[in-house]
Parts: sequence; structure tokens; C-alpha cells
Amino acid sequence: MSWTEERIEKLTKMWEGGATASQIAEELGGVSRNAVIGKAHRLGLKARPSPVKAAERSEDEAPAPKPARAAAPPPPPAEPAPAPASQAAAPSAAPTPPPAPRAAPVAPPPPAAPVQAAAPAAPSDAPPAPPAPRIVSVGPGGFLRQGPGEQQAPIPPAPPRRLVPAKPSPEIADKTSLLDLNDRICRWPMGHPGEPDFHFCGDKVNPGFPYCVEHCGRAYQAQLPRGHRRPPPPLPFGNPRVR
DNA sequence: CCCTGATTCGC
DNA sequence: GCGAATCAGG
Repeated sequence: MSWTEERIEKLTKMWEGGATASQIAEELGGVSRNAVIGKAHRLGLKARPSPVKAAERSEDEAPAPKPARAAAPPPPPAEPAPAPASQAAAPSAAPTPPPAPRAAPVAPPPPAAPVQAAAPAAPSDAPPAPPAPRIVSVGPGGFLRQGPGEQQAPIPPAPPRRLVPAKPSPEIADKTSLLDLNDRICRWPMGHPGEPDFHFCGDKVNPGFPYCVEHCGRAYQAQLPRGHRRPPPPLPFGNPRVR
């Protein structure tokens, strides 16, 4: 297998989207996890939380390491999302760490567009979820925090993977692509990276945040007291593991 | 052991 | 440039 333009593109998108090297390798097929990592490095797109390098730190750095990941800003999909540290930390209840998926990989936010983009073969999985998220509090900029796990349909079951590889860009033409991202538009991912209709929200952001007001409400959820939390939403990228 | 990503190094 | 082997943390 050679690194064709398409394969490189897919690798790049998935890598930046937070997929693990294994997932990417599996997705691409014909290459090993190592090959993916090697290629990613050669492409110059490393810089991702590595279990090894994460702990690697000179002795001088007074770290205060613990809150590092926990207090980190919510699920940044791609590219470093500016942390709303200043404003966010001020109010009594700081924006809570988003549903931390697992430990190691920094998983992007639960994509799951509320509105299914044209999903032709999509059978109506009629999510019973009624649109009445319990508002817990109001965040800076006016976005409404919801209770954890109380977003509308928590996660529309990673929509059936579409097996349409070649589909240049008929319907995605006016959608917000990775290349269209800038500081002013919402970078909330819609759909799954690598799929033909994957795109980003594209609305105007809630000033000071990487997402629009609506998605801020999803990204920054109010923290509930321990004890009655809901299980974290599943990871993006559909069904990574196939064992 | 399983998983990660990083690095090395022969090809 | 490529990727298996190796390393090292979680």
C-alpha cells in the first residue's frame, strides 16, 4: 500500500479529529499502526497527548500537573481551541471537564449532530429524546448549560457507516470543512471524520469560545454532585473496536 | 497483559 | 520515505 493523496488526507483528518493510530490504521487498511504514526510524524502532524511524552517533563517546570487534563477545556475537535480560562474560571461553577471518555486519548466531543444530515438509508431510529433539556445554569455569553448526559439524544448511535468512498463533494460543497475553520466560527464537528458529509457547525462562535452558543451549552456542562452522574457519552468515530 | 504514541534505524 | 522494532507511560 502506498500513501496516496486520499489516504494521506484521511489520515490527517482522523488524526486531527482525535482518532487513535490503531483506529486510523484499521480504517485505512493495509497499514499498521506504526505506519500511521510514522507517516503522521513525517507529515508533521504529531503533537497529541502521548502517554509517554505527557509525563515527560523537565524537573524545573513547576507543574501542578493534576488539573492538567481534568481542568482542561472541553473537547477540542481539531486544532487547539483557545481555553476560555479567564472568564470561565471566574464564576462560581467553573466549566466542568467535559465527559471524559477514557483516560489516554483525548477524545473529541460527541459529534452527533442533532439534525441528521441527509441520511438517505437512515431508518428512523426515532430517538425518544424529547427536546426539553433541563437547563442547569447560564454560562458566559448566554449559553445554557445542560445537565450532564441530558443533551437531547445523548448519542444517536454512531450512524451507520457509509461505505461510499468516492463521493467528491456534491452535498458537502457548502458545508464547513476543516479548511474553513477560523476563530469566528463554531468548530463543533457534525458527523464523523472520514465520512463524506463530515463537516463543522460553522455558526458564529460565542465570543471567547471555540463554539457557538448552542454548542457551548453542550461542551460546557454544569457539574453535578458526585453520586448521581450519568455515564459519559460514547466516543466518536462510531465503532472503533471491532472485537 | 492490554492499550497508547514516540523514536530509532535498516531498508 | 517507509514501517517494523523497540521504547516507555497508563
